[in-house]
Amino acid sequence: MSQSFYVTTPIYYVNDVPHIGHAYTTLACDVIARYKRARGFEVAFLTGTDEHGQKVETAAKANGETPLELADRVVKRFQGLWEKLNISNTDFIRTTQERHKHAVQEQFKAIEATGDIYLGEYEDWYCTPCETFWTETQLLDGNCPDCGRPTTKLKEESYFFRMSKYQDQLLKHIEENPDFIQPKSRRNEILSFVREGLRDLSISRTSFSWGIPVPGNERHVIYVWFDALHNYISALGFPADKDGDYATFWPGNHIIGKDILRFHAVYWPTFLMAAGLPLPKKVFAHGWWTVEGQKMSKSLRNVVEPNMLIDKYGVDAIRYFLLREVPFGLDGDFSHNALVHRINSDLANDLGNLVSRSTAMLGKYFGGTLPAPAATTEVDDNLIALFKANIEKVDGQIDEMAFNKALMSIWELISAGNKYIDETAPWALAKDPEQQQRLATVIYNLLEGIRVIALLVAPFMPETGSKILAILGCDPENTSLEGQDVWGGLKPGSAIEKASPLFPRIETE
RNA sequence: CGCGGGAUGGAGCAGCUUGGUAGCUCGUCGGGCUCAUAACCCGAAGGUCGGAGGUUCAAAUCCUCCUCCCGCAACCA
Repeated sequence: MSQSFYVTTPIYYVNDVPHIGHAYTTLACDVIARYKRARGFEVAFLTGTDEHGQKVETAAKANGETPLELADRVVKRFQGLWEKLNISNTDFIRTTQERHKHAVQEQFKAIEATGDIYLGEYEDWYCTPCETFWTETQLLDGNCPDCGRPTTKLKEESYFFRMSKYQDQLLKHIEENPDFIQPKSRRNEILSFVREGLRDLSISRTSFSWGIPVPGNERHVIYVWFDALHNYISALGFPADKDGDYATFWPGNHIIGKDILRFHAVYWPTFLMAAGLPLPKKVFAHGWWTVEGQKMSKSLRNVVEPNMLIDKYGVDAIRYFLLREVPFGLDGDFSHNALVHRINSDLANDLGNLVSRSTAMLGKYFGGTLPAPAATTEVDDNLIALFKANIEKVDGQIDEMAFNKALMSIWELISAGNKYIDETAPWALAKDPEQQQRLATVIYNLLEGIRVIALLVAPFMPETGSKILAILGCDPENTSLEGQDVWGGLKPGSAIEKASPLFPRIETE
């Protein structure tokens, strides 16, 4: 029986155009999902869309369509992008789906039955033109922080979740599970936030209607986060089919942007506690991208459109860049120069060129037929040992979601391959008929190393991984690491042609 | 004094927990090779570690104070 692994993206709000940030989160999940599959895990990988809420309702009205029509339209954009990015999600949930609505209402009822949801009054500052409530601290000189107009104190009937009750329990859980919230800096933020005290949370609204109705009181719709967060289990069939995917995959791992950490590290766990369900294994909050040193914003018109990037540079180059450039968890900058530099030096010069020169030598010295290796020497043994060591490193780094470190470990192997060529100087061996055996060994090791590199690179760059395997005469569909990450997988006698450049250099003026 | 994190060669970072000749990537400069996508390999220059004081035989690493930057304080990955 294989082990299971569950990873999720947040569900993206449909009142938004997919940008580089959405792509980043989803990509990270995809890499870990592909890697775990390659390691033999049974993987569930969920993404989806959050389609309720006032903003959607308002935007739809402005467009002269129903909220669902708007959602249907925007969902296609997300799904189209994921396809283009080679995302291997196993499910796609929409909060407007019946399975989700049912789960949310059942959860609401279950928690209400324990007494942890109660009807009360919500009192805050209301901006009439914006139809939005603000807390005291959000106001700017008593005015609406959005439009600057005056606000009035208003009361609204609301259901509350007794979040305060779970403060100590949550604190204890975070303290006892150092890996629960990552990275550490974010964990500290949440710890201090929880220590300052949790208030009960308003979890219903009466000011708009585009949402899931509160069971038994249709005047209220359920607050977007109580609604949205439950997607992680509603997609697994909870509560209708508790013995199916839910039993197999929950608890899972959430990868999110740092802006929504609190909802995932505080609200969501306390909801689960109230319902008596297990907490997520891990919540990892990654950083944000700036663009050419500037904050990404609609007004600056610098929102990076992933579709365009993929068309221009290729999907694997973008996948590589996003995960290599910046440590996962920290903020980073997306710049054209940095992207081109990564493509040229890492992908074209290091990886692509290694494949070119190695396959070229096989063609030149052995007519394209892979020779059998003879006895190894110290250089060979060192190379093989480094592969073994770094394969292990990558495994740990993926578990830590240190994608950039994992890529560095893989690139150490690529560099080692290039250095190996320099040290063994096959062109010199080729001139000496006495050295045929030695030359055969060197060429074999080189190509064998490339085979392993292809497997390691495949979760990050699926197309490239398969392409290299195809060049080597291996099954391009089989990127499993289990049993294949050991030295000696290539069969002598295979026909391997000189590869055309995997990543053409991008010439800049 | 709200809480927390930073300040290290041109850029981006590691080291500081367990004090003892300052390290990595990129860039720059020089050399080597010729199998390869003018790619690859090797070497060098460049910092005394934000500032002041203290502890110590010895501090980037520990303590005190100061300056500056950043994150969090209820809904845009």
